[in-house]
This record gives sequence, C-alpha cells and structure tokens, in this order.
Amino acid sequence: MESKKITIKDIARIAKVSHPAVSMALNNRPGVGEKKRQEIIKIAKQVGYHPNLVAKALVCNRSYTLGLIINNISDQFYTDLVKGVEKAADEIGYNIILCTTNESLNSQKKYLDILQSRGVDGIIISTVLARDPHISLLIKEQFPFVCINRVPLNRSLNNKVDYVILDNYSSGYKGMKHLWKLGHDRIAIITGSLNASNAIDSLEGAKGFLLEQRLKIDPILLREGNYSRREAYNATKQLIKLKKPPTAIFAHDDNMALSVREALLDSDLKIPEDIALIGIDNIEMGGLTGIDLTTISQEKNEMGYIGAKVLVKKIEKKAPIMVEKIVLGVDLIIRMTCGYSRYGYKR
Amino acid sequence: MESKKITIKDIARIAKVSHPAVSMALNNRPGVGEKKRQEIIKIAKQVGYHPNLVAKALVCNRSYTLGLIINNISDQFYTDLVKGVEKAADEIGYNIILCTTNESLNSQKKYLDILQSRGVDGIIISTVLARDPHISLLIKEQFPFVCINRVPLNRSLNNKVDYVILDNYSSGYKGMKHLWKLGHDRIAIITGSLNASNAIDSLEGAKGFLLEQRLKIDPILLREGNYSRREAYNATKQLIKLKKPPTAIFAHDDNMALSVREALLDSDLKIPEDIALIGIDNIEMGGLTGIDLTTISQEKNEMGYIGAKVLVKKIEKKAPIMVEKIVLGVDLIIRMTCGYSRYGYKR
DNA sequence: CTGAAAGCGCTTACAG
DNA sequence: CTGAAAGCGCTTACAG
Repeated sequence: MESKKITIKDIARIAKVSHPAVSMALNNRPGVGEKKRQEIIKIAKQVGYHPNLVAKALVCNRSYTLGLIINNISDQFYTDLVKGVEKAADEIGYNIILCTTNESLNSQKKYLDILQSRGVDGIIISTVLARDPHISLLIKEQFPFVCINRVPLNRSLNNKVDYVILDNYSSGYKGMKHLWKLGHDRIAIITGSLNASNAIDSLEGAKGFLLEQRLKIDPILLREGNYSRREAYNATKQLIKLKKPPTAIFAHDDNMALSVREALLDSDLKIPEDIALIGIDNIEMGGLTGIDLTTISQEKNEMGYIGAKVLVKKIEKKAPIMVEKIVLGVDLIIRMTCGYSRYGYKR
Repeated sequence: MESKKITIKDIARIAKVSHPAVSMALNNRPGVGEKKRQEIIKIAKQVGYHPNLVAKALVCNRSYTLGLIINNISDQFYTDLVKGVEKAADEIGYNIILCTTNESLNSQKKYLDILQSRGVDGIIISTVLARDPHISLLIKEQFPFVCINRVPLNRSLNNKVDYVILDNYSSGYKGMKHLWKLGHDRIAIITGSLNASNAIDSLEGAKGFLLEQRLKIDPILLREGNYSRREAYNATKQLIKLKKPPTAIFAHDDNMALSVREALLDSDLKIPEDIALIGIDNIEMGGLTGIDLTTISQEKNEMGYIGAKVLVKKIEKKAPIMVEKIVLGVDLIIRMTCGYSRYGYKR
C-alpha cells in the first residue's frame, strides 16, 4: 500500500506531452508554449508533485546543500554561528547538513568525506587546526569550502583559502589591557586549544600587550583549557592553590569563563573582590544578572552569515577568481567581573 | 582545470572489469572473486574514489539522511535535543539536515516539502502544533516521521503517529505542588504556546494539582509566554504591577524563567525572598551558581536520541508495523529560587 | 515550439 | 563467477 511517488512522467502522461516538456514548464524554461505551461503547472499542483531533488542534483551536479562542520553544539558560541549560517542559507535557498566533530580530527575527516560524497556544493568548516592535514586535499581537489572561526596556519596555504574569522589577536590584546589598566600584574590565562589559530591568536594578543609594557606572563599562570568546561574548572582550582595565585583570570572563551566562575565561587572566592575574571565571545548567558561577565564581544552570527555568503559566491562563480579574507572586529564589553565599575582604571 | 570526479567506471577501466563488478566489490556483495575484489578495493583507494551518494540514493531510494525540524537553535532546550538526535544518527550512519522554523507554520510546511524532495528517509519533527494541518498529509503519503517534544492532538490521528515526548503534565503538576507546599497560594503561570501540546499539558498538570486542592488559578495570573524570552519578560513586568501580585511565578520553560528572573531583578525584587520562581527543562545555564534555578528536569537529549532510533526502526522496517508512543519521566530539581532550602515545606 | 534520445553515477536483475 | 542491459527521476542537447 506504499503510495508511489509522482514523477514528471506521470504528469507528462496526464498532460499528453513528453516528460522533458514537463521539466521545462516546471522550471520556467523556454521550449514549451505558455498555455501548455500553465496546464502542466496546474496538473502538478493537483497531483501533489514533489520534484525529486536527488535526481536533479545528480544531473545538474548541484545539490543546493551546504555542509557545516562545528565542534560542539552545546557551546553557545557554535550555536550562534550555526544560526548565522542558517540565516544565509535560508535566504539563498540552500539547506544545511550539520556535522559535529567534538574536536576529533578523525571525525572531521570522516565528515569531510561524507559531505563530498553526499554532493554538497560546498563546506563551511569552523574546526580547522593550525596544521590541518585535510585542507590541502580540498584545495587540490578544487572542492569549494570556506574556513570560519579558525584557519590553517601553513604558509603554503596562505593565499589559497577563503576565510571569515574574528580578530582574535585584538580579543587577547584588549582583554589583557583592560585587566592591566585595572592594576592587575599577575594575570592567569586559560587558553583554547593551542593547535587552533583562534586560540593561538588570542594568546599572541594577550602576550603582545604585555610585551608593550615590557612584561611577560609567568609560565605557571598559563594553562591550556582546550575550550573545555571541565579543563577550565580544573585549571582554575590549580591556579588558586598556587603559592602566588593570580589576581585575575583571562579565560579565552566565555564558555570556559563560566566554568572558571563556578570554580572560584565553589572555593568561596568573590568576583571581582578576590579575583577578577574576563572572557571572550559575549555569549548571551554571560550577560545574565548575577553573572555579569566582562568579556570581548564577537560577531559570531555575522561570521557564520558572511561565511556562507562567501562560499556560495564561490560556488556560483559570480565573482572573479579571488580569495576572500575577512576579519571581523571585536569590542570590550565591561560588566562586573573585573570590578571596573567600582574602582575605575588605576593606570 | 576542474578535477574530474572519479567514478566506478574509471576504476572498472583500470581494473579491466565491468563497472557493476566494481560496485559489487566495493559494497561487499557476492558476484566477484575475492582476488579481483581486493584488487578493485586497492585501486579505489589509490585513485581517491569517493562514492557518489546522490546517485546511490536515487537508485536505492534511500539516502541515509534524516530531516530534523526545530524551532530555535538559540534555545538550549533545542540544542540538547539536536545533540541527542545527532548522537543517534552518528551511531547508525545517518546524516542530519537541520531546519529551523522559528514557530512559523509556513516555514514548517516549506521545510517538510523540501525535506521530502531532498529524499530524506524520514523526518523528526519537534514543532508540531496541537491542530497541525501538515501531519495528516505525511500520514496519507506514508512518509516516515516521528514527533518529538510535541504531538498533534487531533483525535483522528491518535493511533497513527509515533512519538517521543516528555511527561509535561507531570512537569506542571510537580512544579505547582512544590510551590504550594512552600505555602504559596497566589501563583502566576507563564505558559508556552498554547497551541502546542507540550504547553497545554504543562498547564493541565499545573491546574490538575490545584484542582486536587480545590483551588483554581486566578485568570489574571495566567499568561501565554510562547516560549519567547521577550514575552516572558514583559509578562513578568505586568504581573508584578498587579494590585495583588503573585508570590511565585511558574515559567513553563527555563529559557523563559531566565527572562522572568531578569525582569524581577530589574525591578529590585529578591528571589526567593520577595517572589519565588520555578522553571521547566533543567537547561545547563539554570544551574550556574547565582542563578540556581529550581526547575523540573527533562531528558531532552534522550528524547532526541530515542526519537531518531524509533524513526530509523520504522524506516528500516525491522519492527512489525506498530506505533510507538514513548513518554519520558520528569523530576523536580530543587535549587534556590523557590526558597525551599531556607524554609522547607510549610504544608 | 515540440519530441525522442542520451546521460548523470550508481545498483539490480538477468543472461551466459 | 562474469558481463551487458535496464533503470532510478531528472535535464540537456539535438533533430524535426
């Protein structure tokens, strides 16, 4: 009792025309008279015709589908990114196949292969590592893709990959400057995954500011947090047990900052009285009253949105052959966790 | 300079066999000698063959792709749901096309059509309305789908749709009971979208408990929040301005509860001293120190996971023809926003 | 403007 | 076990 799928051949039979005529009529192409066209469209509606996009994709070699590779849907940073990509995709009539790697390189490779096999027209990848082994293959195969959030750092790929990223260097720089101006000299940093460009850049930015002040970070205050809430929590617990504990912690994303906060509060430390805290990303939850996380705002939505647009431009070859490199600006968002509102800048 | 896609015909030429032989070899089917099989597999690897899943889907009428329709990726409730679906899909080798409707029925219809056209093997839909106009068509067409989170309430569809939902009635009941036992008599409710079964059931549960106590809710304390943060905020502002304001607010999801909290704090009301607050869902952010939202825990992840498994069972027809109706239990999570820890139950 | 043929990259079914 | 044919539902290119 399975209801058979209705195809253009069925419609052709009813309309007494050839099936290519139906195809042309439905796709608004010349090759069929206006009267016939209207008749065919009417019949298609009546019989509830759904075009088979799989067949169409096979013959046109275009699926109007994009792959999106992210790390972790539970991290609001990625949620916002997905939202931006979806908005763009919706506007231009593409659909999204969502793939989550959980920071696994094997998983990334698996999804890259699957997405290509599934005939997506291009891939938006937010999980690339600094020395990513997969990107060069995509380039060699001339498969359309765009990096967002993170870029490969191999020199040889420098002018070959389109990307849309955040100005992570400035995020690190501005966060550090804020803490320094508040009088902090002993600042711990909990970084992202240091094999990823965004984390590397944030750290460089933080160090860059210190360098300008002829300061250096005490290596014991530098912890790799891998964007993991648990690692951030544990790192914080260790940091505050130090003989000379930090007076401030700079977590290189808000997701980790929230865990740092939990760790501090669990240890009965007051923020910012006992220790200051600043994050990066400006995720929505950081702004809740009582959290009031000072942070660096980043245009996550825009990054996804623009990334998708850049990719589709490439796919549709509407632009001349060129590589687009887009860097979105960042801003300091002062809330309560650094104590600025109470003390103001000291220097 | 576009690099041509490698197909089984290319491999066939190299291996000096017919292309169906290659297909059989690569799919581990009988019909080709073991030696040849190994040779073919080796060649495929060497030339970097990616099978064209679009072609495969066309001939097999199976794409190993699932559609997932949600309302709003920014709501952590849906994020968790997506995560569960993804986990199941990953385990069984399916990919997910993600569609977001933002509570728009037109959008839901659009995506339902697109997903079918795209040849997904089935659809997981979490956005169905109580009187949903689209579900009966899916049933008529015998298109595999499963409802999660929400179900249609039309009597005629009663025994025709598979679903995995939460025990929303109990969520409403348990939340109300908790507040009542703490001594509250004037409890406001901010509901979800009352054209959706989950919101209706939660409200029924809350009313159900009151009825047992021979109590009724004052209509002025009942507000439809539509799962929107803004509406919850505004509703709260109105509620506290009432001549007889409520002593407690029961928000029918945590996302709204967080906005209620903002509205209360913005009005300098203390939680729970001035007014108690309870949500539903147990989203991660509600558990942060300083938020400490009392809530009803729900197995959002499990709902997605089981939903996907039920759907695939149906698609693969491994089970006898039957309808699965699964209801997941819920639990009261006592934290700080109702003041239980300070006062204990009064009755 | 109209119709019949060829083909997208696969798999299935059927001769040898 | 092996090979050639047919077909999935479409679109494109080419005769009439």
